[in-house]
Amino acid sequence: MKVRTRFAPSPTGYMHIGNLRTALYEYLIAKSCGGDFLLRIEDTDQKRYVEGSTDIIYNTLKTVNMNWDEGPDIGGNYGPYVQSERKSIYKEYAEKLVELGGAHYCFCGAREEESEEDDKVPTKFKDPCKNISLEEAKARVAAGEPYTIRQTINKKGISHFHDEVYGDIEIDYDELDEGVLLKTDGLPTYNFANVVDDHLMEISHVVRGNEYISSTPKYNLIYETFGWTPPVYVHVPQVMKDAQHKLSKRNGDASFQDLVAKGYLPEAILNYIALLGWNPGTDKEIFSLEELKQCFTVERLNKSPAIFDIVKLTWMNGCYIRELSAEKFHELAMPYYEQHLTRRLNLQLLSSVLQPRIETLKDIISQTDFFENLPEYNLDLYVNKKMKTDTEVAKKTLVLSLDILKTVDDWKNEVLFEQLKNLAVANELKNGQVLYPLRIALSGKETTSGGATEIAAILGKDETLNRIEQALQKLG
RNA sequence: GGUCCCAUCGUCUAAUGGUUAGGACAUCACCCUUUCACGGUGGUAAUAUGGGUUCGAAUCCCGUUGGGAUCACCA
Repeated sequence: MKVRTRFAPSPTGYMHIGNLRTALYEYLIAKSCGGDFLLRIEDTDQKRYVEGSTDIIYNTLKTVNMNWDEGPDIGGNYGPYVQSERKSIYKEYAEKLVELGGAHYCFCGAREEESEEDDKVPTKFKDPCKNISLEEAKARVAAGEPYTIRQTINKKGISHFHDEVYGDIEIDYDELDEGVLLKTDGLPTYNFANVVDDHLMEISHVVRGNEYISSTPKYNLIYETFGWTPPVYVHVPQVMKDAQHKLSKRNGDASFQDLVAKGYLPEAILNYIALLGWNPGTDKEIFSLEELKQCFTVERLNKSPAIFDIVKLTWMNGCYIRELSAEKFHELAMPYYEQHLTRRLNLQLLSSVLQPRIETLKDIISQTDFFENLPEYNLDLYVNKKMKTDTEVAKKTLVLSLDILKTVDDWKNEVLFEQLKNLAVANELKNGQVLYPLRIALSGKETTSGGATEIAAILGKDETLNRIEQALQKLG
């Protein structure tokens, strides 16, 4: 049987990191063995629908290169791939399930939300409509009475199923809730739609969050009643924000697009989340999507929840930035330069200075601010014990540096560095006594990306001389 | 509350009865050095807990504790 997996998000606004990880695992399961990966939009709750969501889903999958073989936009042999367009299919199967005894018509109104205050524990819903005869129910439906179709669970005993990650799970049929399968509006709930669609679309492996473990026996019951074969189940643990809370939109936690906006590279994000709950069994940590396809196996999926660690993602992003070609890095940095820097600078050199030092593209902003405007700084900055400088030394060496720099025409880092090193030697000074004060004069900051001569080279001759003169004035 | 699930350094994890419990991030120290960063070297740091089983347990079993999930006309 061909391996077919699906990513089935609801279009509710944005791409959650946990969802993206689920999609990745689905993609890898299919692609590691030449199977199909498809995209299905689960929009059966029209109340939660958010305009533009499907584009976010498409764009996210495209930017991380997870291409789907079938989907709403490209079609396929199992369409339509949007659940709201499959309404008649669900109705047909729901009615069939009623005939088979796996469901019944229900005329109870929607259950009222229990107020949080009275701490009554949730109890299983006992549906009185279960006892209405099929004939009577059909008559009421024909008469136009609003109805839902609910799952009927008469089975007793223990249900068993196997999960690829959690192993064998046993749940008592008594625990199962006779949930609504087809809503009053004629649309199915997830509980029904996923079963019908996964079967009709010949999905072989269902990957989803482990919060579905407890309802899986209900789905199996539906498969059983229809005489269908259930898929292979792969329940994956949650991605957590901390030990108590899972990552959620409600807490304003990072989504894929938020992370990209914060300067993280899509490849790095994907690499990081692949390792949240899965490991290759080796020490290798940097994986391209292609490499993941080669070595991914469900056996190495983890059972326990994983906390999303932005610090480690940041490190990994730094690795990806350093691996970029100089050209590519410059291209990615350019929008940040354009937005934050107006001064004429040697941007190529700036990129080469920045690339090994930053961890997210957004770091560019804080690392380059002093180029635009020399910040106010305290003269204490010139005092550095290790460099053996203080304001007196600074005054002296800046004068010397200014003189020599005025004569330099070939304004390149190597040339500047050579000149100033020679100057230090000629005056029996340590390199640091010349270079440290110069860097302070040019940047006004205690630490900077790049050394004094690199900064000078980036700034250009005019502004460099200008800032040295300003510094000398400041030093009196 | 019922039911189900989970439990190794702060974090992500490796070790499928025998390891000085390994790696990575973070952190600390040192080296490199034109500040910072990169890079390099080294250090601190974990089997939640109590019982079994076994020659031997992080690993298997039971209890305890802690955490999570679920019990919607949401997915």
